[in-house]
Amino acid sequence: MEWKKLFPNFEPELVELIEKNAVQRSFNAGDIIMRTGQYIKSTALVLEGQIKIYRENPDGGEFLMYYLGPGQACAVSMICAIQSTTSEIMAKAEVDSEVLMVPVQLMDDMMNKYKSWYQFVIQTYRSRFDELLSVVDNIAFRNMDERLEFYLKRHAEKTGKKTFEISHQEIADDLHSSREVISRLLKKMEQRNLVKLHRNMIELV
Amino acid sequence: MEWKKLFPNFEPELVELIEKNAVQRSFNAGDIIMRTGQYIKSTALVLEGQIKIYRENPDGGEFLMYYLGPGQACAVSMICAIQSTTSEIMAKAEVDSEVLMVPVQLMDDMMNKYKSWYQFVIQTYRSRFDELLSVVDNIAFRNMDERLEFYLKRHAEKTGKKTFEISHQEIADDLHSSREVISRLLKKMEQRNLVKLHRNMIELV
DNA sequence: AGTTGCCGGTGATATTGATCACAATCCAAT
DNA sequence: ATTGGATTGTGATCAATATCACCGGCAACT
Repeated sequence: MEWKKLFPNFEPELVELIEKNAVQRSFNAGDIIMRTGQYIKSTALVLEGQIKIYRENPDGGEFLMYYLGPGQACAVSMICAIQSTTSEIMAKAEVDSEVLMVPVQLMDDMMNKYKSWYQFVIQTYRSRFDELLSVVDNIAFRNMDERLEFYLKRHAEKTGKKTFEISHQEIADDLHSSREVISRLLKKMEQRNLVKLHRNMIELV
Repeated sequence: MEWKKLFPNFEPELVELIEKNAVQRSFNAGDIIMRTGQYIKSTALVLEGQIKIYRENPDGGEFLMYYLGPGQACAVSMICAIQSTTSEIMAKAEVDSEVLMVPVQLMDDMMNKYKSWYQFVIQTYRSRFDELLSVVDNIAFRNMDERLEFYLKRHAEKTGKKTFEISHQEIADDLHSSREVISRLLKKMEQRNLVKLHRNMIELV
């Protein structure tokens, strides 16, 4: 697996350090990669697949914040890692995925020695922060119909596919809404010719 | 002004660099310190007062995300600064405030040379990220009554005061709600003996 | 073929919050 | 003292969403 191509700016020395110490792990679609409250022992670099990052409600329910794709990393685990605390988020594999787990003990050292790593961390922070701001926009200012459209469009962008194999219930869970609401809104979108609905599958047009 | 005491970990050299290049600015209560879309030319270190950080809705309305107090800094301006872009947020002085403006040109250099600065940036990122996560919690999972209680408690924590000079309209704006809703919820809180209401002033009990 | 468990559709109702309309009160400026 | 603006209270209504109840369809397993 030529993972270096996903992180083209890493210096050879850094690449070597990571190769010596990191472990590659495979996850199946639906696997939980990290749980809320879990102690963080490595920073995850995504090599293949898609990871969904959720915020969980203590009294049940979850809320999808953003995706991580190949070449991206979990900002939360970098931040927490450096300060050795536990996870504030939950990460779930959306499809079969490959992830490189870098032990947190290396973080400080990598940060100090490798400019490319420091820049990668900064860039990761910035991207995730921006995405969080856009999440705030959506739930603070938008109604469910707009949020649903955003959700579907984002998914299409992330996967590059126009079909989406998912049940209405799962969408409702991701958006912290209810199945009936999502079904009705999807039906309206179908009437506006934005989607075609099938069993367990939505087709964007 | 002994600003160094607010940032006790900064090395003497770093302190000197900042003193040579930064400009201290005063803002009056209500002043806008940074607007959405504005080009960022300095990173703000808060010396005195309280700054409110908002997300703005293009079609009108704003949403309070968090506060910055003495010893804190604007994460967004650090992130944007390094990548030379424009502001995604709006910052408003809640009370008369003093702010140290550090030119963004120095960021890269400070980051590379001074471990204390690098640690400060990391810590700032982490704190703001956590606060954003808690913002997401509130709007995704909580009703307005709980959000209002959180809002009042947080304000009491930040200022250390049990009285809060503010109109219902301003609270509604901060929470992106409407005045009537806030008035009614406050009245309910008064009946539960959580607050006492006065004109332009709320007293926590 | 029958059972069982998701999946989606639909009507009815409840709740939350937004909006509108209007009154009462307080305060500051003239 | 009077006016005008901001502040607060309150009822009525509306819109968005959640919840409940129920049904029919589809697919997998036996």
